[in-house]
Amino acid sequence: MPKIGMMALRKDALVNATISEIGRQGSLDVTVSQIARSAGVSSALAHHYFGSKDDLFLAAMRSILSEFGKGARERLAKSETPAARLRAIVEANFAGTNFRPDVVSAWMNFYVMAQKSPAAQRLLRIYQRRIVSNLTHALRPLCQNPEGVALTAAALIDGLYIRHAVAEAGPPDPQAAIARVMTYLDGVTQ
Amino acid sequence: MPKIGMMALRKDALVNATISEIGRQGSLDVTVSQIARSAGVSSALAHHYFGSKDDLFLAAMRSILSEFGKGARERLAKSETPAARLRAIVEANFAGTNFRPDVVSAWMNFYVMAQKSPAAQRLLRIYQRRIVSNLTHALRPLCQNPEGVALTAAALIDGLYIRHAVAEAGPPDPQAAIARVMTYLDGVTQ
Amino acid sequence: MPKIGMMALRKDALVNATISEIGRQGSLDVTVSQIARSAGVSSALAHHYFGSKDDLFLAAMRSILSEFGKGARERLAKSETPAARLRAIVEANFAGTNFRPDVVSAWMNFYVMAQKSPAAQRLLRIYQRRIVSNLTHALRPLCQNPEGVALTAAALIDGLYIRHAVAEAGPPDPQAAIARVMTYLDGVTQ
Amino acid sequence: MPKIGMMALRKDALVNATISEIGRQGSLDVTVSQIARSAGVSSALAHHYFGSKDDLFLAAMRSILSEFGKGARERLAKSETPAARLRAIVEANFAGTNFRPDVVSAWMNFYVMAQKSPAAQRLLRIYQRRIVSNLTHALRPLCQNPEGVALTAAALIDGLYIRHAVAEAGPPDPQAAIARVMTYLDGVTQ
DNA sequence: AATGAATGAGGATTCATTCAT
DNA sequence: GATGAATGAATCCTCATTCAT
Repeated sequence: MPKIGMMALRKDALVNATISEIGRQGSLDVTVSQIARSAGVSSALAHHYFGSKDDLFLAAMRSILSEFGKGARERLAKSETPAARLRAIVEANFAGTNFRPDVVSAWMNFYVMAQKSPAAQRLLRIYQRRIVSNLTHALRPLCQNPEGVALTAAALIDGLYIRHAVAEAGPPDPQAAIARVMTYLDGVTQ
Repeated sequence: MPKIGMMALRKDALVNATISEIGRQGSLDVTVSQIARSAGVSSALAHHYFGSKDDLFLAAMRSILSEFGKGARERLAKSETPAARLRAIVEANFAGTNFRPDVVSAWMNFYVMAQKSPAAQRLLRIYQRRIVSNLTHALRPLCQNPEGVALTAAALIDGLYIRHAVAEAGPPDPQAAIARVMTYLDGVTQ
Repeated sequence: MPKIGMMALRKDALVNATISEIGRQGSLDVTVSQIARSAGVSSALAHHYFGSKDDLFLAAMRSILSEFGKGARERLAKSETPAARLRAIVEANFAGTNFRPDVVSAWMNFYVMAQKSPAAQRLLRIYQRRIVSNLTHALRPLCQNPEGVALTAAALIDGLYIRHAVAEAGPPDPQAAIARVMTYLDGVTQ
Repeated sequence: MPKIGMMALRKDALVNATISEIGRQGSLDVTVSQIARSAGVSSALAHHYFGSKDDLFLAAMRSILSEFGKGARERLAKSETPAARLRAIVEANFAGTNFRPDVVSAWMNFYVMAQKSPAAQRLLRIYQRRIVSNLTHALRPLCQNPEGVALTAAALIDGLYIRHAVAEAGPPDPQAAIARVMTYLDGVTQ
């Protein structure tokens, strides 16, 4: 099986397995062995490629974040008016894999991880700042207090995530979440 | 001085130690020994009183929830108009010990715990339902869509908590959080 | 079985087991489990009492060193003439448990350990300095160049140890070793 | 430029890397990967050439021993009187690469290895016997008890090695070591 | 009531070794 | 000949939990 180029494949598989295992189990207390097994490799290989469990977790965070960033950029590129840009940002938060139950769950766990791990905290703050800054920028032509509205909207989005993570079962409903945020924004913009 | 009552004292000390240790460390990965040491007792006693680590965690959750509930009831009792009741509920979320950094951190961790532990999930849902129902009730005379506004406000509150938990340092600012929620509510009520 | 005062007993048993296991196996590559089993306890207990494998090793070194020191002090206390003191120091090196095969073997391994572990190195240097200083002191009235002779004698003693550690089997012969060192010393003292 | 000979080159590089890595780290706990990296090849190649880690270690021992033997033979060939032969043997022990810190350190570690590995023990005993036999031969015309003096001198040499291995830093001083042994020998020969 | 003593189970990590290419 | 890929086996260490006193 040894084949050049295996590394990128394995790393991807391990990162995805990490997200899905954390999500499935709803906790960071997943073992490297579980993750490795789910990726179809040995736990030793996970260490070989990532060095440590923490590094694997960070790689998983980066993957979620970059996935989100990519979606957001694509959506923004297609939007021409400020209002469209605003909606694009909101939609990006709940679209694609972002609102998949296991991803949301992993995401919540990374929030907790950030309280201990400086590296994780740094990643999270970059994401937080970017989303607020994107929102502020889009809101500037649309309301008096763009920063305040952006911060409220960002908190609202995070709150919907967390509520979703402990929701009373039922399938994820991205449309409802998007509608709730847009309703708020419609109320405070012209 | 009856020896009776010692048990209640010890249990309280252990529950408080649990919250503060989880908060201080920012993670559920605290050991029973740490908690017990912080409470000045042996880890064996913690098991003697609570049976298991999970049960101790649940007791800590209940303590936070009941503290919050007590504060909310007191505030509601003193409020006479719907608008005052609304503000009372919002303020209760950020007042007293509720917004103390270690309590917020512990709280966030319990959210994560709820993804694994059905008992924790149950507790959390009760709290979530109660707050939405309180808000809805207060909002009924004040706006067209009380349920929707209540759900949005509740999510906003949770989002402010989570953002606070990974905030860029700085002391907690309950007034700012309250103001942010009230600004939203002021915009959607008459 | 839990009984107060167990700790000292267990620590002693573990330290002795450490020495004998290292000696038996002739290598520092003994597992904590092996040592613990040989001491009749669980490996967890070894960590409970000593913190880490390295600390257990250091405790074993200290034990050998203090055993040696005690024997040397006793012998010196009974000696009245310089010549008697000289012989006492030499004899102390090969008497008691010091020349037991497993102890010698452990001792050699600690020499190697000292190349990596600063703490072990410190212990060893203290021993080395003390023995040279004792020898020098005893030699002062007996020869022209006490320091030089002391250093040579100390090296000779170490050399006999190391040769003994890889000896062609056969029982340890402390008398022969003592005689060899004394023959050297007799030749350079009046 | 024949490709033939590549193997010998690689094997030499690996053997030297083994010695220098063991010496640098002061412990047999070097990994095959470290050694291979230091030799600029893959760890798989080390196994390909030597079969196992132990075999690589043995090859490194043999290399040190043969290096020493070569130096000793050259020195002996140039010596004409018994006294000169005696000095030649002593000097051989501390000359050339033999007293280089990493080689001494590796050497000490091989002494320890000999306590476990029969093959290593065999190598060491051959060396020990040869040095004693060389010394005895040179001493025969010079003193009454050549065997005894040879054994003492050999032990003294080993002791100087071991003391050097844990010396208080400072550069190796072969001249001082040679002088110390010669001083002893001068005292017991005519 | 309270604890020191003790452990079984489990997890991260390391590493020699193998193998297909 | 040479290596990247991969792993099984081991080892240190942690921790919740139990129990005799």
